[in-house]
Amino acid sequence: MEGRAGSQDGQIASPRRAPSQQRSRERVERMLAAASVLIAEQGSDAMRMGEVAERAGVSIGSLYQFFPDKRAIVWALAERYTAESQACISAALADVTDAEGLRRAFSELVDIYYRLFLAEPVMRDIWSGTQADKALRELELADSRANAEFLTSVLKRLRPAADPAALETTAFLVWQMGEAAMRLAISVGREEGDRLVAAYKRMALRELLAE
Amino acid sequence: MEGRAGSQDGQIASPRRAPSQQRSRERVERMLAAASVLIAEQGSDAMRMGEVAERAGVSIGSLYQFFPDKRAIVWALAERYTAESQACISAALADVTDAEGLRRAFSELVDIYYRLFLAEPVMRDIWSGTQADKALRELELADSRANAEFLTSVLKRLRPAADPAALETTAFLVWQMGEAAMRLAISVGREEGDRLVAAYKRMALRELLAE
DNA sequence: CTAAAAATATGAGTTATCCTCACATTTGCA
DNA sequence: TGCAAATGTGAGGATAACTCATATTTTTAG
Repeated sequence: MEGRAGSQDGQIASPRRAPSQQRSRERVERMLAAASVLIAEQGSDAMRMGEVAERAGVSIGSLYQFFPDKRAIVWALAERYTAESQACISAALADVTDAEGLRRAFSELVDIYYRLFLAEPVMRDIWSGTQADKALRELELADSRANAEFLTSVLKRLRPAADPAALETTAFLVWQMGEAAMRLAISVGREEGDRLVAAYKRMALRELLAE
Repeated sequence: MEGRAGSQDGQIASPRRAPSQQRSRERVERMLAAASVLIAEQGSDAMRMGEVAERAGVSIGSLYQFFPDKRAIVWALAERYTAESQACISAALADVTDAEGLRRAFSELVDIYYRLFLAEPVMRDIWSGTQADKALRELELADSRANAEFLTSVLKRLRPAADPAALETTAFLVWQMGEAAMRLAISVGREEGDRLVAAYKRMALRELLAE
């Protein structure tokens, strides 16, 4: 699908060159901001590198000075979202000590995530396209594992007698199911989406609090 | 990402012209077979229209005689898989009358699906890329709804007192979670994948047989 | 059987887009 | 001040999807 020889291998695509001067750091910010706007408007697939450059007020060459390819831009934005959300999740689950606390915290977390997905077209687009891009898929997987770990530690606290490996699997699965439920919920109508999210919440909590 | 102006609108992309003669029907089959091989080898994204034509022994022009664009080829293959699997699912759930029967049938269904995903690189690739392509996403959604309906009718039989709308939501969600679980399971190692599928099975059955 | 019409086949050429690269400019620093 | 490193530029190379004018085969009508 690329114009050039396909760099299909899904490498992490680190910046070709890290911006070290003030000037270039500002320009990179402008590039990301421009990409963000364009993704929100038309989706990352329809985003054109030329447009990103134009909107950021830089040349195409500058774009490629800091991003090895188009996917790297999307990846950079995705990484920011994950970093932000991980902090939020960690905080929400940190001081859960009993079943009722988990129920409350988890329920709230799901709501926050759902609202975020509904409100942020960029996030929505990126995580929708996740499956097509290997690097993004891996980022999401790593993010999901990290988030699941917060859940795991809560579960270990609540059910010290249970098999830790089983709890890890449960937490990871529940978390991934949550992300899938979000994607589903935003791709159907608002009303059905709400119902699906509510159903997921019940299902997940039933599993997390089982036994 | 396309070479040409992006036809991003996700229309259903029906054949530009349905093959009406024996000759052309055979050629279309060859095109699909060639595409199937190439997708299995390198993924649908890396599949080149020129290669498909060459491998099928037809010209590029002929390819576009019957498929309006590249996505239409993938879509045609996807449609076949869904038609096949729907028949299988319908049969497996048709004569479930009690909880134990549902447990058995559902468990077997999940195993079959999982094996299918593991064994069929084409299916794997297509459903992985599903999120990126609107037409495919819609096909999968429709397929999922249809399959969920089989589950719904079983649930209505088993729990006649329950709210039908709630059962529908549950069935749809459980089914979609299943597809997500499969995608997850095949993207991690075999061992972890097995554990995740088993965990999903438990979680889904707990939900389906609740109350 | 024949001729017109419809369906099918072809592939060189058009177009759109990603990305490179040789060269220009600015900044940090001894 | 002068040199090296970092940064900036945009015309052009490369690729792959898709078109279209034209040729061939099959079907159909008289």
